[in-house]
Amino acid sequence: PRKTTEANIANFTRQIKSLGFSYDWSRELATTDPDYFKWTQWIFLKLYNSWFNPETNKAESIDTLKFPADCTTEEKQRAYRDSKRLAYVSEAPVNWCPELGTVLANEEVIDGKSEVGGFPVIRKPMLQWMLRITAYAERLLNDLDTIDWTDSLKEMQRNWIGRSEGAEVDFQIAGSSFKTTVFTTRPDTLFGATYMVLAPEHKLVDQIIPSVWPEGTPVDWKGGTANQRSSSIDQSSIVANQPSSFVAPKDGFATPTEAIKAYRAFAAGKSDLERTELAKDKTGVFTGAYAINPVNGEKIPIWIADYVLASYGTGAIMAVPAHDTRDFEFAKKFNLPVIQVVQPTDSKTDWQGFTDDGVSVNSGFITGLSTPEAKAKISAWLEEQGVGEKTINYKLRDWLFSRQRYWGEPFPIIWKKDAAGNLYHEALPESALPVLPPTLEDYKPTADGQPPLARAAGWVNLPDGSTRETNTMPQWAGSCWYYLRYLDAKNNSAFVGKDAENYWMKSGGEKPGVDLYVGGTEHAVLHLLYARFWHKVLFDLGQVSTAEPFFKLVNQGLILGEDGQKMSKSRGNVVNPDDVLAEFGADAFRLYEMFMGPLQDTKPWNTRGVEGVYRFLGRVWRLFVDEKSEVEFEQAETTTDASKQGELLKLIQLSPAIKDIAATSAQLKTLHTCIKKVTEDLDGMRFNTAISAMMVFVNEAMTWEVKPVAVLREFLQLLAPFAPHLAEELWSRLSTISQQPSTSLTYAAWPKFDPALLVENEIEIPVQVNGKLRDVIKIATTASQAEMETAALASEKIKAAIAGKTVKKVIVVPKKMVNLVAV
RNA sequence: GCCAGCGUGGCGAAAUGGCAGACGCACGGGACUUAAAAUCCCGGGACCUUAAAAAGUCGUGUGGGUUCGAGUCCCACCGCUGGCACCA
Repeated sequence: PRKTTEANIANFTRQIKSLGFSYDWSRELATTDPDYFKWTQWIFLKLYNSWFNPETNKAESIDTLKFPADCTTEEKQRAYRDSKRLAYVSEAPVNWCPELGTVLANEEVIDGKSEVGGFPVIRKPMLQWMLRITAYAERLLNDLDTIDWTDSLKEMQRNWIGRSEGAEVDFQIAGSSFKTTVFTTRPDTLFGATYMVLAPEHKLVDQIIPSVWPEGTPVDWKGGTANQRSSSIDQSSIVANQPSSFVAPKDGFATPTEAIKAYRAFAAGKSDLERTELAKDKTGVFTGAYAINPVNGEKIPIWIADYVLASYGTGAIMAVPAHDTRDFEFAKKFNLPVIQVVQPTDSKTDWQGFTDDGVSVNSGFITGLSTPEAKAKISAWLEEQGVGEKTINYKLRDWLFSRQRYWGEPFPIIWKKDAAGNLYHEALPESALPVLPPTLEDYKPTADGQPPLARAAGWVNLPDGSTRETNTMPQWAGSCWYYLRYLDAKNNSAFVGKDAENYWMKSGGEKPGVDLYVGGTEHAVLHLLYARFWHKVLFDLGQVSTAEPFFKLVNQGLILGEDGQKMSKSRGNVVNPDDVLAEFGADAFRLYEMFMGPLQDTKPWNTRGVEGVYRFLGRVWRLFVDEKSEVEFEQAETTTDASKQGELLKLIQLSPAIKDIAATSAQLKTLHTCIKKVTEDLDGMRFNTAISAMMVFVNEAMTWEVKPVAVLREFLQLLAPFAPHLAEELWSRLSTISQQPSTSLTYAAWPKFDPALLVENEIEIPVQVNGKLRDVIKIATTASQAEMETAALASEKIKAAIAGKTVKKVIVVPKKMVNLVAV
């Protein structure tokens, strides 16, 4: 992997340099370099040694965490700390991708497939490292308002974080001491809850089964006993309506316990992909238990169904089929009662499946209230009664941070055994950094998820009997903070020096952070979310001085293949920059990419378009160079004899039309119009229109018999950011004529435009009759409104257009237009 | 299904509510050339009329609205792109 990476870096570096980009190479870094990832590991230690204090809403050192009274033993205290750390270990079902041989973060799974490669992902319980990004959900959401990103990108992050306000409501389980809590965004519909659904994995299922169906009392599933059976539940339909992959016995299950077991197995075995595909078809089984609705004491049946997710809210819901689409589908399928509790304000709308706000009905003390009022009143009531409270839920999950890869930063963590023989983890000291990976012959992933590093026994086992963590960090770790390292790339004593950090990150004043970050939207909920999270932790710990890493972010559009499709090897529509450069040169390549259209737009590549800008660069060349001497140039281009080539190139003469004389006012106007446009367009990153302005200038300048050198010099400065090679070459040639020093164009100050030179004496303005263009008249710029009106009425065409009509009204926009309203 | 964004010539695209199509590509005609390439000049939304033009009509996804005036603002719909998706 190191060899491949180094070869790739060399190739990219060569390509970037061949394009003539002005990077500061003294700040170059590689996330794979131990001098760099030492600090990645160092930041991990910061995360490991911190906890999120909900009272201060900030990360703090783990040392500030106070132990609860019952944490008396060392083991208990360690376990308590470990449960609060920002980096923690969790044994839970994770996204396992067999093809890649590694686990993946939620953000890396798209439609049940891996983001890289598109391979199937399944759920598998594994011991993995997690980062507590959920603690930052609120700040990650709120601080989006402080940064200058596109709305669509902010919206993607908002959706991913997925904040929703609602209430938690406690339900007592009938005939037992158990209770469970559901989360709902619609507490106002509580009176319409006709059943409850638990996620198949829900803990309560294990508790209520033995309580409702005591061991050793087999019950006929289809019959049940009177108090366990709901007349509204058609047991036979339960069996009949299961999907084919959930095989139920023909006569139903002998006991509900069996049915529940079978259903849980069925739900657990589904891959993410299957879950998505089967999403339309509701499945579930009745547990036999009932819950008591706290608002009216009604007994409602408890079901388990996989449309309720264990990982969101409380893993349990109150189902209100009348006003929730999913509950409605489920209730229809299993013949569960549907009770209306919300009346649409629009009388034409059917209340069945109505999920919007309306007015509460059949709802006791909240009947007649509008939905927001009803929510507020019932929430207050629930809190008063001690059976519920307002809460906020987020869709965001903690970040699965470990991978089963050889090529990743090793965790600075070792495992030890306590007195009872239980394993626990411990951080290595900062002095142990960087933790280097061992050299391995076989670094490939394993089929069972065992990390490749586990093969290096000599590396894993330490003399004191402890063992090293063998998982590695994901590729995001290194990219989470690289922008900070750019500020101080060679610092050996800190991840970034305080002064450097302050100087660069605060240089924007009111716009703190990276001034401008250009990148694709594919990182919306990956890199851009992770980096914000790390940055906020570093901010809380006093390591950086801004709350956000990237102040302004611009998404460049994707360049599609010539066929309008995404470039891909399989389609054979990939454009290799090396080929374009070989044929047209770096300047044409750069110019074309900027000329294609707005930076943010997705647009197809068109080689003909490259030829177009190449031709433009040719025109620029001929604007400066004597056309007769071009013969020499062509010969020089084709000759292979280097010394002869040099001689021929020397013969190329500047155009005799270029003279060191004062420019006419028309020439200055042409130049300054161009300076204004290019300057403003560069600021707004409208490169396409800036280039078109330069084309207009060149088209005009080509017609000049005498070309003042000062005008051409300034034009070259405008061209330089776009086509630096050609601009610099012509700039140095011009120095033979003008008295200006021949220093590099790079150091010349950007030209300023003079508004006084752009003033027009006479302008053409359109004259409309009833909004339709009828004539264009020339008029002095200083003309008054009355003069404009008079001039418009004097036009023969206008006279003809209003003949036989009465002019009712005249609209005059100074320096813009005249419109006559005539009837 | 939900959220966001976008619909302008044959194509990439311009256009603070004020001359729609700048600039470029493709195309047509001409000059130069023995010829071609390169280069230079001219033309160019559609329709109607014409030998040619002028003039005229229509035209920014569709239908409505606001306005003296709409590609631009508002409402509804259609289509495309991106994102999310059983998140209670």
